[in-house]
Amino acid sequence: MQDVREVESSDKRRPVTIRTIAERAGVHPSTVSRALRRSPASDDASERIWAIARELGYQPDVAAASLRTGSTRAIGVLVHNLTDVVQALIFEAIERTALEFGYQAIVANTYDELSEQRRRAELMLSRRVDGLILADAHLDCAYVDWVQERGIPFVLVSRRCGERPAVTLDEQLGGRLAGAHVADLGHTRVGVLSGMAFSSATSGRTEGFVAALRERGVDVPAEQREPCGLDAASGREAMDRLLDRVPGITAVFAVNDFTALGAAGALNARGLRAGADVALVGYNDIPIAAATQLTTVRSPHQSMGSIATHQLVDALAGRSIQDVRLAPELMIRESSAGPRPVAVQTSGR
Amino acid sequence: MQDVREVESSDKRRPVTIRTIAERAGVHPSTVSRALRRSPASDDASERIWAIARELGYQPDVAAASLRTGSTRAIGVLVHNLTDVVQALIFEAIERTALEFGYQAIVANTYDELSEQRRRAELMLSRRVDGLILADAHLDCAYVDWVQERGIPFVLVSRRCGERPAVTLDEQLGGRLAGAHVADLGHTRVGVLSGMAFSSATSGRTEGFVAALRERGVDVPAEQREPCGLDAASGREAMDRLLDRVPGITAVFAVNDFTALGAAGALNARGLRAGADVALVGYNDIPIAAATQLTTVRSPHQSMGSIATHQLVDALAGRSIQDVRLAPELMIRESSAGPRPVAVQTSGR
DNA sequence: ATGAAAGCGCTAACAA
DNA sequence: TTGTTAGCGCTTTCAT
Repeated sequence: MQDVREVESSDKRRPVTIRTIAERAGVHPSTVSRALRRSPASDDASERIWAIARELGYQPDVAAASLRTGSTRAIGVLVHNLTDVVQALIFEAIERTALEFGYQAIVANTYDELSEQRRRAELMLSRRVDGLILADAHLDCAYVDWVQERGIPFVLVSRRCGERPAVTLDEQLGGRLAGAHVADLGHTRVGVLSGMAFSSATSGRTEGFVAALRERGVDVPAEQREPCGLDAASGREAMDRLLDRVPGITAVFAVNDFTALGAAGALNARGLRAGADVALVGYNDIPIAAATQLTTVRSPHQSMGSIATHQLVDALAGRSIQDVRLAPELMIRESSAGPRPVAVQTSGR
Repeated sequence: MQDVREVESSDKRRPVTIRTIAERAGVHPSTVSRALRRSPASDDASERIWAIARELGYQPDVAAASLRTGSTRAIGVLVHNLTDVVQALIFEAIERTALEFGYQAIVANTYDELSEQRRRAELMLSRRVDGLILADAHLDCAYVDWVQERGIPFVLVSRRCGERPAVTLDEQLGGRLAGAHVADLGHTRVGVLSGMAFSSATSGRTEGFVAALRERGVDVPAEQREPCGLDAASGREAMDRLLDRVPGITAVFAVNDFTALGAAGALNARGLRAGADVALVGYNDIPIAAATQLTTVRSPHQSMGSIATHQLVDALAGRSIQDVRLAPELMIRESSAGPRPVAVQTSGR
């Protein structure tokens, strides 16, 4: 087995700096600096400098530069958890868009815990990121207020907080699409796996869903709503609790696809099938939703990440931030395509 | 709508540095520096300095410190894609473990493309990370060799490359577990969704699977193996190609759970059910595998990430790197619990 | 256009 | 223990 460090010692250890190049080129370091920040070949002098830089494998030290310029060209991204593919998709778009503008995105998981949110935000500040994108805001604004007091430019994405501008989905609309669909199928005994009260995203979906049903004459009382986390295990447990408490539910809206798949597992364990026995609707249209034939609400996560990044870049340039709500779209699949519930409604009302 | 930048100007704009504290405390900056890197209250003098630092909300500038010390206390992590929950889990463990050692993990997606791998590695070098963890190595060592030439300490995780030490699963064993299971069920016409030839992980799984079957008298010819990507859509397409080419397959091993779920979707579309009609085995035991009753090979991803980080910390301390292969475990669920294939074997051979 | 010189925030060698 | 001094790699005035 080879030691990865052996190469290190075989190299010339002196890292190549701007001064190395200057000596080789017989010019002053400041000349090199100037030449290197123009495009590769403006005149013949700088062309020589670029050639030497390439030859020596010069890597500019962005930390040193930022010490001088005051800008690290880095932005911090705080997400609740990258194992949630939705957050990963948002980060992916942020990373790509940031790179287009010459920024590097640095991400951290906060697990939706205030202590971690602060800790990781402070680490970002220590790294002197130019700005922050928060994808893990809570409706209770303690965390976001705290960040704002630090005076660093930031953008909210995916979840909102108070009246601040943010880049999110129109969650109310998404919930309404799901609610209207379930009502159209004729269901009257409907359950909701409602997510977490601190998240504007999941609570907005629940509100929209319940409102759409109410407008169509179907009530979803509190006992038919069950809070849950955002993963499959949590969805399964929540579904079990709901079915134990309220027998005879014929349709379920889970505010998250993972939760919905976990719920499908709970149904299976009781000999019920999503689609055939219980209509099941998820939210997000994650990649496996199509494979598992899950009806869900498609959401443009990548666009959200991209737009949020543009907004932050704008903010860094001194422009102000706009509020954006993107429209979701209902994807009807087999999980809600089963037969009508036993007691069919005679009309939509 | 509020402008996020307004707070910035209401603050005192002078960022608080070590010198601000020194002036306030009436001591020399270097005294502050020394006091601050000891624990909060060694003596009464440093206690005063700590108090002032807290009061002023002092955030050390790690970039400035690293310029002096030569260590950024940051490590770079290159993954192929964080939307793959396996990579996200590995990163999560890396991030957590790195933090325990006082390092910040900076991650980047490379999409398994050499150009991106180089580009992102170079960005990491520009940020002067102390070391690199590569979770996206290819068997063709072009990329890893290139990194090694840069002389930066690095560790391979999840995928290996040549004879270099790495922290991986025992993929051959994992494949064998799946192969033995399928053979025990009596299947003789078996398909493999075999992943990507450039990945030691997926190719190792395929090899182990095929070897285990061969030892039990079942041949899996090349035409019964279909390469695929690592997501559900790719799994579905690959399964379709395989079923079109080789009718009558009674069992399928997909080297990745997402691929397996995509394959299940393809089966459904043809009126076949995983478990009842075709035995299906995946790999990784991602969270939704349990919910969807997918038989799979459980792999300790978090341990891998944690161990890899320890190894890198070791390497940074000048110690050499060990090769580690972690053992996976077969999780039998309903997707492979269906009836025996039509033509039942009279014996295991 | 290029060179000289200063300085970003911090740490470390040395001196007192 | 504390102050002094120098310098990490880079950019940016200012002068030439």
